[in-house]
Amino acid sequence: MILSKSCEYAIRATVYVALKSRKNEKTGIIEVAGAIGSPMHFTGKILQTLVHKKILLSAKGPTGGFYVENGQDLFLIDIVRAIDGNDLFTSCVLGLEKCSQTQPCPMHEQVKPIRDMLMAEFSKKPVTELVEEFHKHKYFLK
Amino acid sequence: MILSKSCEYAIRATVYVALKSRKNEKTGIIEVAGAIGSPMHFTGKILQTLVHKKILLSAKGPTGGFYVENGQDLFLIDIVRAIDGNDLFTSCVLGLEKCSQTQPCPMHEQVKPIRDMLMAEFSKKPVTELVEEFHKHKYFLK
DNA sequence: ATAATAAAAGATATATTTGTCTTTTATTAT
DNA sequence: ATAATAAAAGACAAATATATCTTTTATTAT
Repeated sequence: MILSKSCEYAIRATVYVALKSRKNEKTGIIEVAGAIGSPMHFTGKILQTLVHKKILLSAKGPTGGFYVENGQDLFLIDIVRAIDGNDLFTSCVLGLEKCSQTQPCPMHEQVKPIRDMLMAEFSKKPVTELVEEFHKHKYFLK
Repeated sequence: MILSKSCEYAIRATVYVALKSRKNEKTGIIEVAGAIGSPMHFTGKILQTLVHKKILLSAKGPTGGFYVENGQDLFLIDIVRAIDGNDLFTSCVLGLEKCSQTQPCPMHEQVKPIRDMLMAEFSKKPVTELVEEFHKHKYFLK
């Protein structure tokens, strides 16, 4: 697995929330979980985390729900870092504590460019683009 | 994490076993765990699995231990598949069940070439090369 | 044959991730 | 003010991954 299940849910949930936000609608846990096919309460926890990490905004009470600031540029890398941290892009592929550029593990040189590319792809992918592609190509979220 | 901890141990353990095999020596659980800095009993389980999957050979009793057939060409991908399976290279990065070439998820096109490259690197890396590099460059296994 | 050795196997324990349920808090509309 | 709504928070449960310990089985050397 490249991303944790939590992180997969987080990305899909954020895209759905952004989707609704573009129509100036807030959306709730039940709706999000239904839309992306994830366990409801668990999704609630993840959304909560995303709010803490400033990826999403939320409002309590009637007319409340989750939403994104429509102007902000939000990239997939932000969500990945918020949920899984940065380890995917930095920690040694063979699990060696002291692996580094100066003291590389046997796979370091082979893997570094690949994970850099992965980071680049997540970094240059705005959530808005996923939203647009969702509409254009009938992408699905579950 | 790209690979599970078990898989990291498995690769490092296999390299160490191959290292000893080149000197026609068998090695035991305690020695392997010491050499790669892994929990002993857990390492035993992993070595056991590697034997089942024909990655390693083993012999019981005095003078016994783990070893590799010196002629066989064994690649890192074989170890990865034996322990973690093939999901790393195939399962959808956003966790969508039906994601495929014909019905791709929003990240499919971006991620596919990257994971193909990763698979290629593991596929073309023989364990013997890690052994040689270990000797040449003073690579470490823990 | 016997004792010693080392892997195999099985049972159990701990940690982490994933998932569920209940209670509390804040907000809105009436 | 009150009731309804929805997120926040906390406690709990299940599943999986990681780790440990004990017993069994096969092999070797004596």
